[in-house]
Amino acid sequence: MYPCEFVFAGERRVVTDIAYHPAQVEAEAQQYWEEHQSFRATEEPGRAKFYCLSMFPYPSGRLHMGHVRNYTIGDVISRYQRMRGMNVLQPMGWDAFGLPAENAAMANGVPPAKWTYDNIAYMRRQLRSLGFAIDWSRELATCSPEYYRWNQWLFLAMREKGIAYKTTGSVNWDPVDQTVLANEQVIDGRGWRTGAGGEKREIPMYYLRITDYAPELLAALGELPGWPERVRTMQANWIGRSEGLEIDFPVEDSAERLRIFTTRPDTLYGVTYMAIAPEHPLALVAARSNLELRVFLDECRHQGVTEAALETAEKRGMPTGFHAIHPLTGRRVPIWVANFVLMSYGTGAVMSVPAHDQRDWEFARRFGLPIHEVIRPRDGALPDLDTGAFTDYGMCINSGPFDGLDFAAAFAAIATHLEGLSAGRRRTNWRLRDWGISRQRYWGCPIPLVHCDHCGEVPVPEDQLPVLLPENLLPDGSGSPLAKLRSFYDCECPQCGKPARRETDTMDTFVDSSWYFLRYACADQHQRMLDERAAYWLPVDQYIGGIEHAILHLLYSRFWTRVMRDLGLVRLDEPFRNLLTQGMVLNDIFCRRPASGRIEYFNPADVRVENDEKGRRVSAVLLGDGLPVESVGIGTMSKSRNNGVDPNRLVEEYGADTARLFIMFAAPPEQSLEWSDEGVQGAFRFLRRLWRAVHQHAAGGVPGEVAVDALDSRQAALRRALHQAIVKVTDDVGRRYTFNTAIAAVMELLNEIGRFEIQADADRAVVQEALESVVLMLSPIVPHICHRLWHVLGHARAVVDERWPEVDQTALASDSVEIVVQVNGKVRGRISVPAAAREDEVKAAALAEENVNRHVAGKPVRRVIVVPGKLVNVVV
RNA sequence: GCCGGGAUGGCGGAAUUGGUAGACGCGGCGGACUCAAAAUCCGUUGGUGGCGACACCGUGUGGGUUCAAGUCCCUCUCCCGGCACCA
Repeated sequence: MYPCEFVFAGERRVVTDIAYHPAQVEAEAQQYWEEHQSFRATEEPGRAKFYCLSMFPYPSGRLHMGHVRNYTIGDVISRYQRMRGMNVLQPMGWDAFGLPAENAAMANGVPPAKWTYDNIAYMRRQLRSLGFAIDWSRELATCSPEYYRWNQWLFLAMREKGIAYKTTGSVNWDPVDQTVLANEQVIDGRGWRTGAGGEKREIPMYYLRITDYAPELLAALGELPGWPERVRTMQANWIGRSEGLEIDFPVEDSAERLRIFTTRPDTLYGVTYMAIAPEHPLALVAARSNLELRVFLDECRHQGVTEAALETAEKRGMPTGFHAIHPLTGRRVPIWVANFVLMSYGTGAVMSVPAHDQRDWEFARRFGLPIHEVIRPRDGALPDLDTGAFTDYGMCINSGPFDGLDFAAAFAAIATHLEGLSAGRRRTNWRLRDWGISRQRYWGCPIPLVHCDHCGEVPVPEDQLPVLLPENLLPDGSGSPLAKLRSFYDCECPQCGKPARRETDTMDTFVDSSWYFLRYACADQHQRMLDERAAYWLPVDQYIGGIEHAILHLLYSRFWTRVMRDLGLVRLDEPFRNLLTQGMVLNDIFCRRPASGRIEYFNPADVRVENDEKGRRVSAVLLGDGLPVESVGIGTMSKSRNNGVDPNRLVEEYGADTARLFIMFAAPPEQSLEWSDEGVQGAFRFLRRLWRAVHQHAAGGVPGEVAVDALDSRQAALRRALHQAIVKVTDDVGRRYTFNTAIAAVMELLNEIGRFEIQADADRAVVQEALESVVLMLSPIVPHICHRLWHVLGHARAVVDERWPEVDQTALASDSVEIVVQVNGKVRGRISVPAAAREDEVKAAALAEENVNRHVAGKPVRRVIVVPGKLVNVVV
């Protein structure tokens, strides 16, 4: 063993046992950060700030590996930026309202509040054990009245401005959770959380006018270069802008006009029928005197959005008996009800052009409606309309005065013409719908309204906010307990003082998460929602979270920020400057399929994998009974497949640093990460090697400064390797966020240091510099071990307060460079030439190389390409 | 169907602007230490041939551009993600 003397917390210590004990090392470092409040962020006007935010967790009970990955990425970025001298804020909080708390309450008989706060306490301990550089003084939970009172306050401000409004509409109803879902929360016709097949219901509820912001939300996507292309595309598709014409078709024998929306006005002369939604007013009128139609409309209503209906996608329809008059040709076309027309998009009615729209074509075929060709391809080809519609842009034919025009010209000409007749107008349509926020749930933020028989709906006055949510209720699964709690809903009207009824709906929990990142700036501000500190910290410089929030949370937050801007609360358009979407954490899946009975899954930790002599996996056996199990691929860690890894066990067995190192090393952050116990052991081995290398070196005492002007070639080479590594790691961590390659570069450097033979004192000085840089560069990733090793290297100051290493440009310079020589593009040799060699000198040296010479073998040299400092290619 | 991303050793992955394919790690193989095992250390590890120097093949498929292609262009196959009667 190597006794080792080092300075720790200001005093000299001698250590003889240099085994790496992570538990002890980590407790020591965490205690230091705690005592020194190392991560307390304070506003320093004039000093550059860096706000690094990871998506806050739902307090579900315990952390999973996805959390650990998310927060480790954020922590590495935070700690790096801090070492670059930035004033860093990294806060943490809890997305604490939501349905799992109510479900747990029913299952265990514990009120949601207690369940939630217990979970928060447990998960906070877990986060602390991982050593994240979080400013805990700013911690917030969305279920605390101090937080949600501002939801209520802002809701009333929005209501005042007309941004929040109430209406009765057809909504998506989740029968399992017994609540309304926003459009964004329905996935494949099912509730995003329960997976239950939804149905439509007519319910009065509050909406936020996100559609008013659609143009801005779409346009600004172009000004978010720090967001992944993928997320911007998903949001753009979701907002769904389309430009077209609104056209009025007179209805025969009626004063009514049928208004439709089309993006293909160039096909207007090809209209052979009209199609309207089953909920369209004209359909309802027609149904009054038509029993068959009434039955059909009823069927359509119940078809709903079930999976079966979506899969068959059967085109069904029925004539209304009404006819429309074509505004340009005067032709009479039938009006049909069709199940594929959506009342919620455009005007709930479409003009049907079966020759040039595949869906119209299928419908026309099915019901024997005429197909009238009005578009031909420019190249003169004749599309076969018996096999399908021709849907590309082309040239107008059979279109009267518009014949020969292409799409753009026909669009413009027809628009102008119809505008002249007051029969149509240009219009932009959006797929985005307003955001319905009312939920018939208990564990959420109460909507601060009172219903009075005399005054109508009355907002709760500001001095009576917040409307407190009772915390001790136990839901029973049949609707909201608030609606059954007299002491909650019985109240006085704030206006007339007479008995009134309090609103019992709560807000969608996505409201809570739409502005929490603003509140971190001033979580202790009790007089206002935000104060001037928000202007210092915002926008978030780096946001990190799962891709599953690409639409919901990120779109709502962008909207909410703009609303607050328009209400004068922030000077900010976009809340998140850079966005990193981390990949999923995957693991092996092992199971047995008994001939009868259900599949049994086994945790990979309990399975031993056997390899053949080439290292290929051949079989897997259960450690418990030694019998084989089936390997059925890899998938996300989940309870149902029993392939999760418990962060607690990992920290106990290897320490937080090993967990952090493995997670950052196994894959780049945006990619999915495959768990590997061997990989975790590899990370642990590396830390042990690092520990030993530093202690062995430090046992010789602290050497003097490196004499930069008196280095021999070996010393210069190690120093060059060191500073090349600093260049690479700085770029990888600071710009590219490829932490895996940064770690690889440090590993390579440590290998090089290990090979470096210590002969003289000057050698030890170079090694000291190299090890110091290694510890500094690794400290954002494995902060605990680096905290100790920095002291071992002779420093009294804590590594957390040190600066990132600087590159010494002179160390990078080299007298000679290695050049690859190719013959006809194939590598045939390597030569070493002086760095300052001229091109013709390099060329000559290349041609003189033995193996190169052999391949040229007297053939005429046609060309020689020289890439300075890299490569010579001889073409023969 | 539309949009986006991807396919590289036994495995995770690297190759950043067209310039040495396989960095780093895992696994495997061989060896040292040990009574033995674990741990640790050293060597080796894309395939084929050769004692070797070396040669040939090799980044999903087929073609193209180039002195030079994992990287650029076209074709096809497969995988992952999102959207989907949006008029």
